[in-house]
Amino acid sequence: MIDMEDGGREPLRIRFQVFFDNRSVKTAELEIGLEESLSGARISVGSCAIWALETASPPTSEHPFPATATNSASASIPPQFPHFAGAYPPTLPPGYPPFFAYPPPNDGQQGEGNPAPLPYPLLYPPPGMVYAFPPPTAPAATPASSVANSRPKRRQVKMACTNCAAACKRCDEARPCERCKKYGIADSCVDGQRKERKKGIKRGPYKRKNKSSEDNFEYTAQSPSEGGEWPQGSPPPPNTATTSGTLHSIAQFPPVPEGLYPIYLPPGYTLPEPQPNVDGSAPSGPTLVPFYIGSFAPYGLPPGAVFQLPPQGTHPPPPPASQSMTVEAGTVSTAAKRSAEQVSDSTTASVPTATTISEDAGDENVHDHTKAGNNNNNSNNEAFCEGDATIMDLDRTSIGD
DNA sequence: GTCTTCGGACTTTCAAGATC
DNA sequence: ATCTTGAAAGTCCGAAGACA
Repeated sequence: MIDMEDGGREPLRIRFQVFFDNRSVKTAELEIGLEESLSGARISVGSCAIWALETASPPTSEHPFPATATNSASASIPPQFPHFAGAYPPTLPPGYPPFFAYPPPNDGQQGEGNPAPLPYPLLYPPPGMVYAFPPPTAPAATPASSVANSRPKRRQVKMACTNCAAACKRCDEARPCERCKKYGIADSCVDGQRKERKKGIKRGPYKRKNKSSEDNFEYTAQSPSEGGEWPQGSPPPPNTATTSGTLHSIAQFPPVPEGLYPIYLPPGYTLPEPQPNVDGSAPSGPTLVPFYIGSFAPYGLPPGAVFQLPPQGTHPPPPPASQSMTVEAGTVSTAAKRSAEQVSDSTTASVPTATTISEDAGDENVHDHTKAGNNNNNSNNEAFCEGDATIMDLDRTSIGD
């Protein structure tokens, strides 16, 4: 829910992926443009049952949601979750915590000195159930590999300085780097020389992925456990097991392309037929559940939005930064502004194709770099990590402060 | 308790192979 | 020519040991 106390008029933009029928995922973008300043107005979005998952998974296997009183509503739930034709607010499905909306990422940097922005818990679930977190995992086993997969992606500098590389410590792009400056060895803070890759190594035939499924994000009907294979860069539908009462762990989902927010339909939910555009033309792009102006801002909150903050430490990390994706009022990206200008009917949700989305999202995460066993050159590390007795671990000390 | 070392998990790079 | 794959090359987390 957005209370437009300050007369907000910046468009809200939500980009997401939709999984349905346990096999397909579509990308879409919703934009809510405001023709006029809406002082005192209240905007909400809803009426479609969707769960949005954050791109990066939470850092631990623990459930990231704070236990709140509102979660008690999850006790009684209909097995189906249709279009909220009934009373509002709806009750939550079993095990599904209250709703949170993320503030947009600031610069995508997390960690030291740059704490993750807090998500906004909504006072009650919106009609649309836009879910900014993964559903809770079943208390049953969470494999260690799943925990590892759920951690936010580590960011590395392209080239560490020779001092940091020798000490196996975090470096930064600046020269001299922060660590060298702290320890008074800025003079020797220089880039190392990257070894040239060996050439002429034969590699044998590659295993090609199913290309058609990559293009349209279609899933195979089989789950991985059944011998099927999820396409790279796209998480499998989370609710494939919910009919049996077991919630999928987010940790088992492959990464979503950066800048996209997967939205999962709840168990038993079925999508309606494609809705015609406002101008009456045939719908284009992915099939989507329609949004209605209701009471919810899933992502991007204009000035005046009023929400409670969750307790510190109870929220998962923010989504990674993306160049042109979701915006909030007051910090509208150039892309969003450009898009807003192109929308004549500013209240119309625009739904670009998956291709459009993926261009923005980039393909960084499409590659699967999480495989194990690609690190067979640790002798190399041994040579580098000889330690530097004069340099202490900046990560854990405050010497020099 | 502080500091150093370093194993190995993880990310990035880029040549080889595949496809258009 | 361009895209995709996957292993080499590299970063740096965090546990364990050394030391005061």
